Amino acid sequence: MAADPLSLVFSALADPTRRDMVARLAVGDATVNELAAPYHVTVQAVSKHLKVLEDAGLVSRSREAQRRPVHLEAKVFDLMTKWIERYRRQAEERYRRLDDLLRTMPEAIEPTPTPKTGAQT
Amino acid sequence: MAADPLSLVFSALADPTRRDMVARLAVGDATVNELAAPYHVTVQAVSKHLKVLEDAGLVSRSREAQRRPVHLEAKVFDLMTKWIERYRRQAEERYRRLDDLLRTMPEAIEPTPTPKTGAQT
DNA sequence: GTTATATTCAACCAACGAGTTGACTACGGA
DNA sequence: TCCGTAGTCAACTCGTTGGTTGAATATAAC
Repeated sequence: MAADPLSLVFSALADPTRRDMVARLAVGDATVNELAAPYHVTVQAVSKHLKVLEDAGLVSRSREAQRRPVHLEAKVFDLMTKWIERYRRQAEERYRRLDDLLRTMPEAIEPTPTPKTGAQT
Repeated sequence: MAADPLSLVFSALADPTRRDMVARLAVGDATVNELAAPYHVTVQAVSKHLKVLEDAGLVSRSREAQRRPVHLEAKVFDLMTKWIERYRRQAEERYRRLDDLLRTMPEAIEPTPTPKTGAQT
């Protein structure tokens, strides 16, 4: 436990059941029992899933009599999108640069004598 | 194995080492040995990580003599961002609607007699 | 043909994750 | 006060995962 935030969010959403719960919670807050209803698993299993989502910061739980309404925290999504966008943009930019390079010097496609260093340009 | 694409991508990126490799590959293609260099793990372990990334569609591997240059496939990121954006937008919209509701009828904050159905309104 | 390099495959192990059952706590209501 | 409902905690099982070592494959270099 106590992994980095990004790992927590990614692995929390790696489970289809948990993604499903997030989808359900996007519609509106729900109790543990309500969340458990659609699935064939026990309420304890759902409780565990919610703990994972909570540890990842994706949901919060308040207290309302004996119920614990679960609320989706959309902010954490930003963490992921930022990470993803960063590397996607980087990869796309690199692709564009490679494209430019190939356009200006077409002989670069020929087998280079020093492929050991990779394609860092 | 053979899980849904979204689960594969999310769980592939749930590992910090693999995210690190993606970051490295965003800079440029690399061989397995090059990718293994910064880490204290064996090259076999890195090979396994690459298989996970490949199964998720995040990287592709070509053949170049005895080397297998690894290339980042940025397209798959879209799958994730689409999923994330969908529910983030949904949650934000719900929040806005709830905000409107509370503005128009402030007595809605009072304990309602039917909290069982949640806040789907 | 043999050797060195790059990578993967196979078998194994420890740790983890998702599920279970059973016992427990916390309320609200009769 | 006792019962029913909502939820969590603890202990256990079982499959998966990340790591290892050792052998195998593919190719280049000698």
